[in-house]
Amino acid sequence: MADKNHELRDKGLRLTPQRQLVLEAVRALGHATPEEVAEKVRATHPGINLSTVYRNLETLENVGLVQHTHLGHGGATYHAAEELTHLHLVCGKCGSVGDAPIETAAPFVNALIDEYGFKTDVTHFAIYGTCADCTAKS
Amino acid sequence: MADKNHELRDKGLRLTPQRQLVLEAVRALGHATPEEVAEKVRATHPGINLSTVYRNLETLENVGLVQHTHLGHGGATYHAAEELTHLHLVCGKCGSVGDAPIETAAPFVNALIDEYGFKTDVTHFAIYGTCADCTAKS
DNA sequence: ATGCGAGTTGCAAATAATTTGCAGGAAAGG
DNA sequence: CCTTTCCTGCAAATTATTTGCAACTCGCAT
Repeated sequence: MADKNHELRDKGLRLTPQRQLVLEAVRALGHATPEEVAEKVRATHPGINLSTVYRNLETLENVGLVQHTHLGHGGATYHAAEELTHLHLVCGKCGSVGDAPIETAAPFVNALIDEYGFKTDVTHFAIYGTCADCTAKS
Repeated sequence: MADKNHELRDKGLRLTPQRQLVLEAVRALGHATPEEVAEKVRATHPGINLSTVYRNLETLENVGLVQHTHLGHGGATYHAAEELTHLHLVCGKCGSVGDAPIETAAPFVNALIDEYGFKTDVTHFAIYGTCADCTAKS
């Protein structure tokens, strides 16, 4: 536990409270916009600046600890790298974000490689559609 | 040809030069950001205002003549509704946008319906990855 | 322990992208 | 031709994100 900080140090980054908090927030939230990360961080460190959150998300992404995907409109959302093992199913009606194992897309991904030589990263963008609940309601 | 304007009138929209030009631009461009549409329109109607483009894209989307998808970062890109019969393969390296028939995703889409009840609209978001060219170069 | 230098932070201002309020202008129908 | 309603242009307002810069502090080397 005492050494866990080294995951940042090992990447050549300084260990600042803000940076740790941003990383922890991303991990705790699963996926979140920069704003949401900031809000989460403020729970324990009220003074943190939004720019710092943006900068740290970028930095953490550069060293591979987090990644961003495009879930909804406008904004990107961030994930801890370890969490990127599932697809994001975004419902256009209710806005919920569901998960599905990445293997579900395997046949599709393989077809794109075979036919177009296109190597898909299915986690980077959301899969958009209508969730079961909203389908039932309509 | 003389009646083709009715495609707008029939939707309950007025037939303004700006609106026609926006629709034509979207069709001509295949897929484009609001900025790109505006640029295209300005070729024949220099005075058009960006807000007008935004508003018309929205209006045209409401009546189902165009649709938007999320191809790259930030911005949405618009397509003519008729064109939405393919997937968008966005290359993260070179930024190129390739197409693939929608059927390629059929097994994947079916799996999501069967297992999660999630009805996918595969055209709304891009499929992100690395294209054949960039794979070859690296 | 102490100090130095580079990486970081906070803050405010700058950008970029999109939206909105409003007054004048122009379609469609009578 | 006239009226009503919708649409457009323009400017200002928003929202999201980035950047310049001075102050600060982390981590290494004394």
